[in-house]
Amino acid sequence: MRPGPKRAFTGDDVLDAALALMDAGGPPALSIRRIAAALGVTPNAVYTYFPDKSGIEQALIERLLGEVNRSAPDSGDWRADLETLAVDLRRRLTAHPGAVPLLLGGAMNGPEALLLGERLLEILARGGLPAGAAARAAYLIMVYVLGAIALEVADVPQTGALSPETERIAARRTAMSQVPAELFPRTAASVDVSAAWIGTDQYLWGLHRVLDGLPAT
Amino acid sequence: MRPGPKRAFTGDDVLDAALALMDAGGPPALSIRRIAAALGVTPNAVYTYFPDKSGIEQALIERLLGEVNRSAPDSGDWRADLETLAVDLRRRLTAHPGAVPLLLGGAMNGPEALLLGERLLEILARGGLPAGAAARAAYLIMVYVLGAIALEVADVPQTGALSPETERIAARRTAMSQVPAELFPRTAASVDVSAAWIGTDQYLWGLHRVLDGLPAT
DNA sequence: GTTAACTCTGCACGGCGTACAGAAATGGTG
DNA sequence: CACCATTTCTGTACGCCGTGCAGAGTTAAC
Repeated sequence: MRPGPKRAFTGDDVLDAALALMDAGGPPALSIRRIAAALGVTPNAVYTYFPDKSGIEQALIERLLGEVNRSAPDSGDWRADLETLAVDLRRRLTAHPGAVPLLLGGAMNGPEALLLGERLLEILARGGLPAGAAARAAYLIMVYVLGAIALEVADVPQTGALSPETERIAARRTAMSQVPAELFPRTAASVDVSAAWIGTDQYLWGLHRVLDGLPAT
Repeated sequence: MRPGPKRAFTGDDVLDAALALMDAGGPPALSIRRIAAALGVTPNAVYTYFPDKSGIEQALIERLLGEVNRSAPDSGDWRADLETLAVDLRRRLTAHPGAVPLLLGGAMNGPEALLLGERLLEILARGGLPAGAAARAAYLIMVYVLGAIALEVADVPQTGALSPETERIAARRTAMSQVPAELFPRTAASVDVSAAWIGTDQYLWGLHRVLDGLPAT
C-alpha cells in the first residue's frame, strides 16, 4: 500500500514528546528541535507529519480537548452533567498547566473545541434555557471555567520544571506570601484563602454561583 | 549629576515601541531587535534600561494596569464602582489585544497588579461582603473579568496586523462562520449572537449575572 | 527490474536573546 | 585646565530557533 521506508516514529510520538516538554518547562520549552532530539531524529523529520510548529500546538490542544469529549455524561440532571464536564476539563488542563496558555492564546477552532462547545450548549438546552439565553449562558460558563483554570495556572511562575502538583502549590504559596502586608493589607490577608482556592470544592463553589445567576427557565 | 553621553532614548520609549509592536502583531512580533530598530539603536542598547525581555513585558503589564488604577471610582454605590472598574480594565485590555496573552501567561505579581486586586477587595468590602466571602468573590469576579477579555481576544487569529477594531470583528465573524452547521448545529446557530458578544452591554450582562450569584450581605 | 512514492538526513539562512569587551561622551574633582 | 570615574551605546559573537531545499535511502506497485 504505502511505499517508503519503515517509519521511525509517528505523529502521536511527536505529540507525546511535545506534551512532555510542555509539562516540564511550559510553552518556551516546546521546540521542534527538542522534539526531534527526544525522538532521536533530525528536526526536519518532524515536518513529515506536521506542516509547522503551530500545527503541532493545534493538534496538542485537540488531543487534550478530545480526552474531555471522550466521556459524555448524561445522568438526567443537567446541572450535574455540567458540573462533570467542567471538572473533567479542569482536571485535564491543570494536569498540563504548560498547555493552558496555548489554549487561551491559540485558537479554539478545531473540531474537538467545537464539539466541546456543542456539548455545553446541549446540556444547557436540556436545562430548559431558551436558545438566545443558552448561547449567552454558555459563553458565561466557558468564561468562568477557562478563566478559573487560567488564573490558577497564571500564579505559577513559568520558568523551570513544575510538573508535580505539590511543587505548583508550594511555588504559588511563596509567590503570594511575598505580598507586603503594609502596602496591600487586604491582598495579604487573603493569602491563606488563595492557597485554598486550588481545591475542587472551591472551583465548584464558583461554578454554582455562576449557575445561580443564570436566568431561570 | 549623571556622567555619560546624552540619552538617545528612555525606558518609556522602549515601552512605547514595545506596545506598538504588540498592537501590530501580538506577542510573537515583540522582539528586542525590533524595538531597537524602531528606536534607531542597536539591540543591546535596550539592555541599558531593562535586564532582559521579560523585564520589558513585566513593565508593559504594569503600565497597562497602572492606567486602570489611575481612576479611582467612589460613587458610593459599590456595585456601580465595581462595574466601572471592570469596564475600565476591559477597555484598556481590549485596546491592546496583543498584550492580553502576556497578562494571562505572565505573572500578575507587580505593584500595580496587587493594587488592582486591593481596590477590587476594597469595593467588595464596601459592599458588605464578609471577609472570607469577599476574597472568594473577588477571585470569582477577576476570573470573569479577565476570562471574558481573554476569550474575546482568543477568537481573533494572532497572525498579522489586527489593530483596528473593525478588522478584529471582521476576522472573528469569518472565523466563526466557518463552523459547519451539519456537524455543530447549536454552535452554528449561535454565530450571530457570538458576533454581538463584543458589545459592552453583553459584557456587563455577564458581570451582573455573576454579581447576582454572590452571597447576599 | 523499473518506477514512483514516501521517509528522513544534511546543509543553509535569517532571526532571536544576550554575554562580553570596548569606544565615546559627560560631570565631578584636582 | 587636565584627569577620571561613570554611564550610554556599539560591535562582535555564540548558541538556539523555525524552516526551505536538495537529495539519499527504502519500500510497494507495476
